[in-house]
Amino acid sequence: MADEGFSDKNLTEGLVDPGQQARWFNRVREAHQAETAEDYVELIADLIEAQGEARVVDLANRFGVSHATVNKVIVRLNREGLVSNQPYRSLFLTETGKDLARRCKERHRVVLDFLLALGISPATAEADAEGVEHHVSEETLTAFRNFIARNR
Amino acid sequence: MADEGFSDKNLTEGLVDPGQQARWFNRVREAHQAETAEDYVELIADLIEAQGEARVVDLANRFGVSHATVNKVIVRLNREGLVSNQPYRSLFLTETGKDLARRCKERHRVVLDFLLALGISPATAEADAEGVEHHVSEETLTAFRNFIARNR
DNA sequence: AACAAAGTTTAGCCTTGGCAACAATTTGAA
DNA sequence: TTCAAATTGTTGCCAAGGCTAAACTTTGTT
Ligand SMILES: [Mn+2]
Ligand SMILES: [Mn+2]
Ligand SMILES: [Mn+2]
Ligand SMILES: [Mn+2]
Repeated sequence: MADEGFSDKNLTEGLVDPGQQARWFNRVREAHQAETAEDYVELIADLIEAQGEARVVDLANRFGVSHATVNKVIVRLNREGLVSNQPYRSLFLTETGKDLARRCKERHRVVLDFLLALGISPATAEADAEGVEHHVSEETLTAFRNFIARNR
Repeated sequence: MADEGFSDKNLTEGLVDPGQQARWFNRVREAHQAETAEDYVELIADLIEAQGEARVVDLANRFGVSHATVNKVIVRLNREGLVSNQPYRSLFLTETGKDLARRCKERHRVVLDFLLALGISPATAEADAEGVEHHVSEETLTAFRNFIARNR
């Protein structure tokens, strides 16, 4: 694979290398696949911390979807080793799930604080952060952290 | 062991209002539904501008998916009035499609330039922008534009 | 003109995450 | 204890976007 990125041909045509572009879109698709799991473990962790337990009905309310949808996702997360639960009982995170939740909450906080530091209103910052969080690289998160520190 | 308290605020301390949170997640879901259409019209416009035409095989290469997948999406975008095409011929945008493409390209450019102005490396900025662009509000875009202007 | 290559479309199949409707279990109040 | 309400689980449906394989059309070369 030679010289991915910016060949003469691509520059004259004003288009980036197709393989490079494909990798970018691939990364977005991977982020979307991880997104549901990330939001679920994050919210489950928040509910357990704030209320002592996370129930299906709470998740349904806070995600704005039906309890059937929540149940189906929980089955998948259980299968993937992020959630552990018994029938008709409240939800728990596995160690893997707790670890993912911790990292997601930290990332969420950085994105939110960055938008706030930029001067975005709290309501908009919270809304934007919920989507943006899944698409920021470590390099960008570091730049966000530096910006927050500089504007503290 | 559910809510045994009298005040509804006591036990939900540290958590945002459920209806508000549901609206945030709903907005993210709406963005995801619009995302494919946005990326397709943007890339179709780019290809037409750079190469004179947009073909299924080009889109497949640049998105990194099979040509069958592209075809199925094109059928949908045609049905929704964004793309106009004849069988076995190259793809065109309707006026609605061109308009959406123009707005998406502008938004993409703002997000990319903002990340670059923040000091993110070009490769990372391009990759992150492809996902982030679909989740930034007008308010945040305005703040991005201001930041770009201040750091020019 | 004939034929091979390239490009497009169609047909099945899959997974995710939506929904409503109904079934089963747990919980709380009589 | 009993029973209704709340909660959880199951079933069947749907659309979006992935895929492979096969059929079809256009294009280019001989
Ligand atoms: Mn999120
Ligand atoms: Mn989040
Ligand atoms: Mn994009
Ligand atoms: Mn884009």
